[in-house]
Amino acid sequence: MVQYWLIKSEPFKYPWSQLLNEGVTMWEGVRNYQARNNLKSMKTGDLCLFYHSNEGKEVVGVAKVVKEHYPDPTAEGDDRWVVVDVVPVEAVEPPVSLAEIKQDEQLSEIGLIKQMRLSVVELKAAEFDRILQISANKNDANTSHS
DNA sequence: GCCAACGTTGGC
DNA sequence: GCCAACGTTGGC
Repeated sequence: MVQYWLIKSEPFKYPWSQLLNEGVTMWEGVRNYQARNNLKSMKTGDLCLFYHSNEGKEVVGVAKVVKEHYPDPTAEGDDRWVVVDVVPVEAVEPPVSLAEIKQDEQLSEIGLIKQMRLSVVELKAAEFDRILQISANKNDANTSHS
């Protein structure tokens, strides 16, 4: 069963564009137990919305888990922390902003809002689909003006 | 830049 | 084991 997640990155630290350039990245630096536990639950093939926090505050892409958790080499001997490897799947274009997510009644229970500071959040399949649909709807609105 | 939310640390 | 102090995240 494919699971869905939302992973946050500050755009000046690791933007979506860099993931596109590099093709694959190690999702490192998580130092929160709950986020860590989510990383450990990720399976190969799980899909992640890529969210820009702070500057941006919007979902900008979809990534896929290609390697399940292994020790975080940046943790300097602290074996509590793990990473996963992800690759880009597709851009979310136009992006879906936090404001739009907050407005959407179908997303009122989303972990992103309920636990604002958690950097790796589990999503329901319906929530994942809904966010992509909001983006697609915006494309329709742009192309269908008469 | 401020501050609310919340996780972590350390004294007792 | 409680809880006050402190640090960090991230929206505004």
